[in-house]
Amino acid sequence: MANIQQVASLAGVSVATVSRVVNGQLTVSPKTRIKVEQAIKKLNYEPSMLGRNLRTSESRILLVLIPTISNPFYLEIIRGIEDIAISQDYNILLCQTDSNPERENTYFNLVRKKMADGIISMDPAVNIETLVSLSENHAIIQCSEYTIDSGIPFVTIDNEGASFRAVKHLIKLGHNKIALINTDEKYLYARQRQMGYQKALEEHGISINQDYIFHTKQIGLEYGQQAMKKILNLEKRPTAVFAVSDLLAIGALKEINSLGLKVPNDIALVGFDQIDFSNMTNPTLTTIAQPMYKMGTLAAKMLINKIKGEKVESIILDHELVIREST
Amino acid sequence: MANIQQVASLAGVSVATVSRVVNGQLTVSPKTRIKVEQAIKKLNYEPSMLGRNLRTSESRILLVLIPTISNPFYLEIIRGIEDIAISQDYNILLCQTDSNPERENTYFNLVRKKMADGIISMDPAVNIETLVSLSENHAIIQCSEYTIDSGIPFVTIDNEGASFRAVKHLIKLGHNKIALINTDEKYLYARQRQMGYQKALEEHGISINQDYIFHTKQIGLEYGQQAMKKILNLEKRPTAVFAVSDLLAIGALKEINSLGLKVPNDIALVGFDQIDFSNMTNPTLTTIAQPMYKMGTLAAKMLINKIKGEKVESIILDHELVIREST
DNA sequence: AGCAAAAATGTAATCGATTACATTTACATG
DNA sequence: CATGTAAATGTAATCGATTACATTTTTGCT
Repeated sequence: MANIQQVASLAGVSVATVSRVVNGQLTVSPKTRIKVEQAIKKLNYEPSMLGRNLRTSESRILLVLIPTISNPFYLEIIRGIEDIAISQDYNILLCQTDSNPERENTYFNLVRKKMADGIISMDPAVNIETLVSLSENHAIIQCSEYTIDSGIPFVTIDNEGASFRAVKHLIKLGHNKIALINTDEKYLYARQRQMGYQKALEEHGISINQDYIFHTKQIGLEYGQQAMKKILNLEKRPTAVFAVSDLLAIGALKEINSLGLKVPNDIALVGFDQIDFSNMTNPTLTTIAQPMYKMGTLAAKMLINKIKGEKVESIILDHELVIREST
Repeated sequence: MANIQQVASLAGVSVATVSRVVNGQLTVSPKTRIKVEQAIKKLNYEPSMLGRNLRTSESRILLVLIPTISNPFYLEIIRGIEDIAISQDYNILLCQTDSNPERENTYFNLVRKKMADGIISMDPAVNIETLVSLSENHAIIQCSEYTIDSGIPFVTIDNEGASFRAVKHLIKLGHNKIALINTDEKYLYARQRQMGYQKALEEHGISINQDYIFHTKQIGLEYGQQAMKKILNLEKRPTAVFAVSDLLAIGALKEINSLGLKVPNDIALVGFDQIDFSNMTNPTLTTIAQPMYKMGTLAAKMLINKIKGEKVESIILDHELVIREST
């Protein structure tokens, strides 16, 4: 592995000139440029990012914090982040925290130790105090899950509005016994989606039955299944279920199907996120679509601007209700 | 952000001593150790990996090349890689090539430019010539998809044997019109799985019908659906289908279901990979289970050993046939 | 040709750590 | 108390680039 010195001496120029050629600066005469390029080719020289990174005090790496990669909701967001990152010569370090504070801290350390230039956090379970204090010295953006008045810019959707719309859709179909499969209320999105659910019911004069509201520990197929099991055991069985995630809804659907009940005739079902699989179930799932790819690109752009020291505004994106066979 | 010099001068020692304290070397007297630790705390010092990385000529980053993150098959493998990597102070850069050679080259450049210490390639579509030539100067492991006689160590399963077993299972159930949904034969795993399919048929005196063999461009739900559409239009409709990926099988199942046919009575179905969703479908999917997590941990260990300059042997892991409702 | 301005190139400091080697300090022993 | 050895600490080179500033070369013009 050749270094810049060797290229310089082979080409008979100084390291500064080699550096200029490598970085495409125009103040190099065509003759020397060619000499240098030949030397580079001959030595198979590749500039080391290690040297450059130390000198420029940047790592060109972005941290992306997600709870788990196994929720397909994140896939398109990540794709969006990645496309922008690569186009601007950044790379992304995908970090699954698995709601493990220790693991989270390992990742935070990367930014403290300058191994990463900034963070996009999508983890609802993130330690927000640490995140805020990190944000004093480092570029940080929240994506999807956010924190009000934290000073950390975010990009998200109107969770309450989306949820309101989903439940209203069920009400319009004639349902008034509507269950909610929610996650832990310590997460903002969970509270917001529950608020949307409640507002929709209230607006139509349906009283809120606490027995119809279920909380899962996490998002996952099996959690949806378990929650549905409980719902089906209720005395006054609901005729519709709104799950705050497609994964929960698909788990719920599994449970309904395996008991021989029919969706939507016996029970209607609405999910959230429009993951690919939501269109493969039998029946296909009515769900809320979020502009995931766009969310990712925006988050990445915001982060890169923040790294550059620019001011960054938070963004709330539109959502859409996708009506399919399950309602 | 303090650096090591500032810590040294505040503690009244040399940078060497600070470095020793930071790296936990034992040749520092308790008194000075305490002085240094106090200075570190007071200045909120975090050692910069940029400096260290340049000095030690390593990035402590491992590249993980996958075709796309949207196949859940990779999830557990990645988890395995990640766990080992983190335990050894490495981080992983997850790279989706999307079968895009340009993107792939961007990632290869990271290792050329010393931004990454090694590569675990799981991409069947990887440019193997480039990979082999890179492997002369860099640590590389192939995982799942591999290349015979390339000199690149790999960890994988016996694809032909697994496929053989899956098809034999169908034959034992009485099927003799068995279709195969395969991917492009340019991939080794595709050829191996097809070979297993053919051998199983031959062993039972069932002649191979080329009309029953379908090739999809990629792995994906919609590709499985399309292939199944063709299968259902065959004159002599098969009574069983073996898909070389659960994603393909789930897509196929969707198509079967939406035509009102019943699995397994009208058509039996076997997948490959045992992804989580394969247990959520109606009916649940018979499939081949690979030890994905283990595969990931092994790949990571092999790569790290390779980086250290040790000799590394390839590994072939066991698989399992998981019989569920679809057969 | 002579000269000022512009263009090209070079010199050397710098980023922040690690570490071989040199030097100093502490301690035990006769 | 002198001395040898071990322990602790310091000095300074080094990793491989970038870049401000200095210097040299080229260009254009009279």
